[in-house]
Amino acid sequence: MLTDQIAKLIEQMLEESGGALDLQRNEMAQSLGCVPSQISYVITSRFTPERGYLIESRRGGGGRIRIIRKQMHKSEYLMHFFHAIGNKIEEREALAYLSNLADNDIITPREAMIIGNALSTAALSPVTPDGRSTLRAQIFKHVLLSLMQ
Amino acid sequence: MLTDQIAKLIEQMLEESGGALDLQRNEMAQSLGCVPSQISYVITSRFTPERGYLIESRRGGGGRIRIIRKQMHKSEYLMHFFHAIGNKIEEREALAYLSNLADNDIITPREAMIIGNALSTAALSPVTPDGRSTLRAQIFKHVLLSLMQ
DNA sequence: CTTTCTTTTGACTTTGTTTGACTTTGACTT
DNA sequence: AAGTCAAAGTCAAACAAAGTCAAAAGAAAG
Repeated sequence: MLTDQIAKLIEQMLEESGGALDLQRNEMAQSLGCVPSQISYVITSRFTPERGYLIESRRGGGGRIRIIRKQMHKSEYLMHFFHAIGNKIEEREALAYLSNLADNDIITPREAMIIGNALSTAALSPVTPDGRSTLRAQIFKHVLLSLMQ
Repeated sequence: MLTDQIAKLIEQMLEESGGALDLQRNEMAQSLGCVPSQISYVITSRFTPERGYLIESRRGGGGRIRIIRKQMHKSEYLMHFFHAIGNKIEEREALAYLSNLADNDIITPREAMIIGNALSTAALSPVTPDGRSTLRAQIFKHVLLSLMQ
């Protein structure tokens, strides 16, 4: 059944993206050889709030549909980053992670900015360059943990 | 999407300029390879008063568009804490400051939580107890600065 | 084999974006 | 002061998505 295929595909994409993804309805419909409203149907019938999903969308040129797996799974997404950090991280990389988190609505842009500043080389300047990336990783991980609850 | 690119660019410029910037519509349009009215569109659809922006402009030769991020009166308040911190601060004291900031709606409770975790002894554990309070003060001040703009 | 529920399809609507022609305004020349 | 030119403003048309809804088709249940 088409619906199941599409649902499976979306779930897989959610898995890969760690719980939040953007898709384009027309594009997806085309690549699956179905009518666009089929995608809408799958989303409204399977990815409902009751099942723990959150849908946002925007129409018009360059529109998109954003699917976010909520609650339990939000922490999965954070955990993904938690592991990716390792025990050292550079400022640039940390900033990239933060904008990813903000893009996926796990944190607000302002929160990303705050955390980015807390992790900045300037803020951590009292520490030797060597210890800095370790410290940055440590702080970052603590912040992510605090966001998981 | 073009609109998003332009909005992002303007936000970035605002960030760099500290909340107020002048731009030239034609010039910007040219450098982005779009039509000038596209810039107008972005400004009227995204940088509205409701979202906290103020627009002024002038036509004619050497014209410009000025975008100002309405800034609240909060920077004085932040500055107060900035000075209060000094160059060392203990965790307990930092948490008190944070709840004060949250109570006065300068930051959200969640932001207070995030910052509190970034400043926690646990997060700063790689540093010796002595250096820790200095580092904590440093990070805290950087975060406050980032909130002032 | 009929009724009911789910899926599939497509026509139509709504929202958001892009473009360009035309208008208004301001600064600078003459 | 009048004229010219280089901006920005306005507005509507064309375009590009996603949303809605109902009818047709298919599956499942009885």
